[in-house]
Amino acid sequence: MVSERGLEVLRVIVQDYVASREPVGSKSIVERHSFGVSAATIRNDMALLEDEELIVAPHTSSGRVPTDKGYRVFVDQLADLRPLTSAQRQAIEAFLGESVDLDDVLMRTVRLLSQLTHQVALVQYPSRAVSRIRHVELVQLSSTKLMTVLITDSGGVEQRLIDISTELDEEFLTELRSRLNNTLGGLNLQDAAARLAELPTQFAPSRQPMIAAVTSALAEQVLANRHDKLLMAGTANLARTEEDFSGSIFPVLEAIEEQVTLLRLFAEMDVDVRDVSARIGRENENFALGETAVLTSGYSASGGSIARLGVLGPIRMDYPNNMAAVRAVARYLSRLLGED
Amino acid sequence: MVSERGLEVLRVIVQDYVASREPVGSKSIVERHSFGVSAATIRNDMALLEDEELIVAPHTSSGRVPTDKGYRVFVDQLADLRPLTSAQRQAIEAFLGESVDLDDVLMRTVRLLSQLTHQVALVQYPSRAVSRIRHVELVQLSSTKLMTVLITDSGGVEQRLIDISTELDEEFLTELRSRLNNTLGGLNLQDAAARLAELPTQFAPSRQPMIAAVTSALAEQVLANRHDKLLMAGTANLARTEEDFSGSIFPVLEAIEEQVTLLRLFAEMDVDVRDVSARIGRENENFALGETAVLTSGYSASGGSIARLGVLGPIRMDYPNNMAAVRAVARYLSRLLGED
DNA sequence: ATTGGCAGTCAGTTTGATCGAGTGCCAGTC
DNA sequence: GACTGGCACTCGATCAAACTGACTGCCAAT
Repeated sequence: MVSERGLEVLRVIVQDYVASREPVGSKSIVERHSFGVSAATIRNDMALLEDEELIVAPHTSSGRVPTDKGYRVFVDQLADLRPLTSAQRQAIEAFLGESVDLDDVLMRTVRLLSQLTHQVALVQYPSRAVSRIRHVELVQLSSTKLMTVLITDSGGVEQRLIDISTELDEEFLTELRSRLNNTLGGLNLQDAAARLAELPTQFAPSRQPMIAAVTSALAEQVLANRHDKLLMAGTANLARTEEDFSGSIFPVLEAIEEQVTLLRLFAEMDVDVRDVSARIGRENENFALGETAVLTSGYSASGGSIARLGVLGPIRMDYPNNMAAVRAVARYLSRLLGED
Repeated sequence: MVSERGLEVLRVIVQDYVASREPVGSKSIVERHSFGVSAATIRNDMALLEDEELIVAPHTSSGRVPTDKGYRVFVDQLADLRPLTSAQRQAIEAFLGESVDLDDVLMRTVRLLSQLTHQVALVQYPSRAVSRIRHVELVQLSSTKLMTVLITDSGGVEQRLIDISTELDEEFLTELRSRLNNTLGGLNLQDAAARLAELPTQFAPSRQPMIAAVTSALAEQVLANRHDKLLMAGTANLARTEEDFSGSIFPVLEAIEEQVTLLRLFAEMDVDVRDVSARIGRENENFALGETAVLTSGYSASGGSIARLGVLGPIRMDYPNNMAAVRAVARYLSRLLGED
């Protein structure tokens, strides 16, 4: 079994390796840290850590490097994250304070997070599932083109174009608009979808194809979940830490550009508003991200819906700092978007 | 002076170098292309091309590589772009055909373009400068938070959050809403801004601070130009062609993530709807993109406004193919968004 | 349980020799 | 005057051999 000191040794191996990217040897450990024992003793501890597969030696005669499992144990031991520096806190306040709308808040958030961590930052849009319809607007773009705009009380706005085969007249449009608003206003999205299905039958048969086109567009909009959208910033940081990826960063960039992958990964992770969860290395193998680590936390937006944010980077990253940053930003964002 | 055959030699040097990334020697030229002269003759031509600084030899005894100037001459000689293959044309049709709104069209466009060229693709949002206000909506999010939504007849939708110091009552909101729509509906954005400035004075003094908050938010929205927004796709392709960048791709990724840089670059380039313009290598030096080439074309959106799209990649890229793709996509997009 | 010492291993670096692609130039040919 | 064949020369790339130094594992001693 690994001793108390053994875990301490693991800790400094992770620390030093993250800082230097050099395999860490027993000698340099006793030099840089005051363990009060000799290098030979550290070697014995390291042999045990290697038995447990927490560290490995890249070649017969070299220092040790943490394994995925080693990072995992290291991270799980980080019970108490040290809080951010006051400068960092101020940066958060200053950066997010003066946002003008949801898109803007999230955009600023993702940029901020990538700056704080020097990694790729990710922010998922909050779900609209629980929000209510505030207003529906129909905008005529041409004689046969119509745009539907859906506004929800949580501040979401979404539009869609539709082609209408028949000519439109302004008068009828006005009627339809007020009819839609009367019917749908205040409903949550589930109920609205149901009502939309009934609507066409209430109009004259000649109008029905057109009404059907409008309502089906709206129904799609209502059901399309914005949850499946995310913002990203700081991809350049991947290039900065390129040496930490075995081949090229190409597969990683490719995987994160394919947002679907990330959304599935997000979906699999714990969503804890209080805490940060981590997936390290091979744990992400199914997502073509076996050489990356992902740190996420949940944040709560209006209506009690919960979405995720986090960072992605090489396995060799500064976990304490990055986890603290993710947690702090998630909390601040919850406060900003939560209930108010 | 460079002879006719000299230019032909330049052409094959660019072609072969782009294909192989190997400096091209006189011998391999006579082997792969039927010039009907000997290698020594080609060498003489190459010496002239070198005098003109169209090619250089990386080291004393190696083949030649095109200079930025060489690529420039090569590109300028590409008078007639060969059209896309029919498979490519079909891909465009299929990909863009079934889009649901402006955001969607542009998103699909940028992805398509990056797939066709295997480079980073860029699409600028069309300007709203000439569009008219279709509808203004005020959405109350909490007792002191309000969202303004601006809908234009070109299909643009934009929202903004504002904090109101005083309590809001629904009744007054309704009045303000209809007042705003009556005043602004149908106006173009310039005129609307002027009207907004007058509006607060028409209300009771007690209301004025709040009205002022709303109108100034709207005025900002009206004047904020969506022209300053662009979409990007295919950044992973930079990693694929990494060897073409002297150091790392980090500075390039950084520069393109800073969209402002690209927008300034776009602004400097010719905006020709018929044709594709190129900036190669050092021509982009001011933008920290001295190791990249940028190909752009203009496309026309509704209301006659013109925006740009294009690709960015290493200088060593397949110009004929990429220029043809940029042109084809720009034309298709013009047709899709143009006048209808 | 810890330590000092020692032999063994192996990646990384340096050195030097060799190889070969490609050039420039020149004298000769059409 | 344009083209060609031939030759000496340059210089990056490649490879093997030798060397260095950082570490480990193990063992006998404390």
